Amino acid sequence: MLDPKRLRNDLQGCATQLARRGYQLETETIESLEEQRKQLQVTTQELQAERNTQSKAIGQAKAKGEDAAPILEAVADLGDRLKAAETQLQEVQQQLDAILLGIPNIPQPDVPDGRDEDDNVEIRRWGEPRQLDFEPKDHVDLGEQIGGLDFDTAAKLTGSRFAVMSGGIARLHRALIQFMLDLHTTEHGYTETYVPYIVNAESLRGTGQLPKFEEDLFKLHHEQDFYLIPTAEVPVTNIVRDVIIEDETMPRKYVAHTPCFRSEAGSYGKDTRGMIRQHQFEKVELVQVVRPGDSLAAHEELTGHAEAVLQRLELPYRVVDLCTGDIGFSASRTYDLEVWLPGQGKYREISSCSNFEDFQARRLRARWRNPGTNKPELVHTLNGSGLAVGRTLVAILENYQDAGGRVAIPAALQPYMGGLQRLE
RNA sequence: GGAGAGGUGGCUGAGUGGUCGAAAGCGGCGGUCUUGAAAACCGUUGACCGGCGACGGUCCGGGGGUUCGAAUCCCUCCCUCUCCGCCA
Repeated sequence: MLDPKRLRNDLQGCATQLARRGYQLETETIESLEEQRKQLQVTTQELQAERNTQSKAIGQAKAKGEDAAPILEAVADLGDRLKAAETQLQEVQQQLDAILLGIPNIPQPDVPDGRDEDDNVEIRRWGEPRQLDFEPKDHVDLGEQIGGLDFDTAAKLTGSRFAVMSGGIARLHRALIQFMLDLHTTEHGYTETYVPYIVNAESLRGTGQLPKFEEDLFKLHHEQDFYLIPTAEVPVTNIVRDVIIEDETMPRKYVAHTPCFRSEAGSYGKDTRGMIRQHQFEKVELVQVVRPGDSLAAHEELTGHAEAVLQRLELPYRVVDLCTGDIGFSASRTYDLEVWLPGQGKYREISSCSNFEDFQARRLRARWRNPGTNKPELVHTLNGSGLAVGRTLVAILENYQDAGGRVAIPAALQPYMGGLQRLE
């Protein structure tokens, strides 16, 4: 959520900033609602003040044993008038809130302008795609040859966009998770965290998935509004919801491995082959909660932590600065990490590292007590995949294949595979 | 699943219709004293909204209701704890 004060004081400025990302702010509607809100709030508060003083007077009169009847008569209709004003105020406030919750974050000034992913800007590359003297297979064919990657069985068990893994591939998948968690906890200073895979609506509102993106989520049949998490970002970031964090425990750095569940509504026909786009996938997620002044540096640092995984695995990748038209709803800036996939002959997203500044924190009421002023201030939140495990598995299969369709195990993973050097 | 007890400020905990945003203690902050520290003593100490400000308003788990007036009464939901049953 944007700062309502900023929106009020600089509506046109906000509209201009938001237009960069293709969002049209309904300035007239907001202005008119805001005006109504102000009036109604003043009226309501005046009536409340009157009720308070009169009620106090009644209390005092009764305490002294005086007759309170005249005052009671004077305030007879006050309750009704107050209720009417409160109801109107509430209605206007709700309309205003609904609009406010639907406004995306303002991009940072140096985010490149653009309409869609074609306007994203590559900022660096790491590693060279291997020169192959044979026609590379994609991970589906490799999986079939090695055995242990089975989409047909998954379709029988559930439906499309699921996978069954077994044997060496299943182990490699698990090894990746262990490797990533170990790297981030022992070398990057993150605290390993285990969280629920089911969250309530309030948590999803806090990180920005609700109310706007409900169709992307799996909702449970349950008395309460429960959803499967689309990313660990939701439960992990919500750890600090409604919390005032003491300075000594800042910054907070969490790493969590969870499955992620996405309905992929609206992506029919996209990435239908293989395990690039699944309804269920594993991810190791990095989340940082930092002091408001520190988020730009933290964003670079966190992106570097995600890159370190690819570097250890010796997978060629590039870093892309998402343009204003492509960054997510809650983000002020996002770097995507794209890994080289020989089976597709292109770079594909494997991690997305975002700075949300105070956008999520405001929804979460996540604050930090500034030792300088001793006052609570909104924190800044960030997160990034470190990494998407399924896609990392795909990248290893495709980048480490040989002419015979066998797959070497990256050196960094061999300790996690009992010393095994290749899948065949 | 059955029975019961609770949810109050950073923490413990009092308050069961009227100057209660809320006693007291702890903790925090400032001060006196001290070479310094401790102890003792004194003072101070919640968040949010509107307003340049004076100030006004809201908040005692969430929501709704009764009342001139609710932390206190009623309804409902959520959460925690204890006992029994079941269970990875």
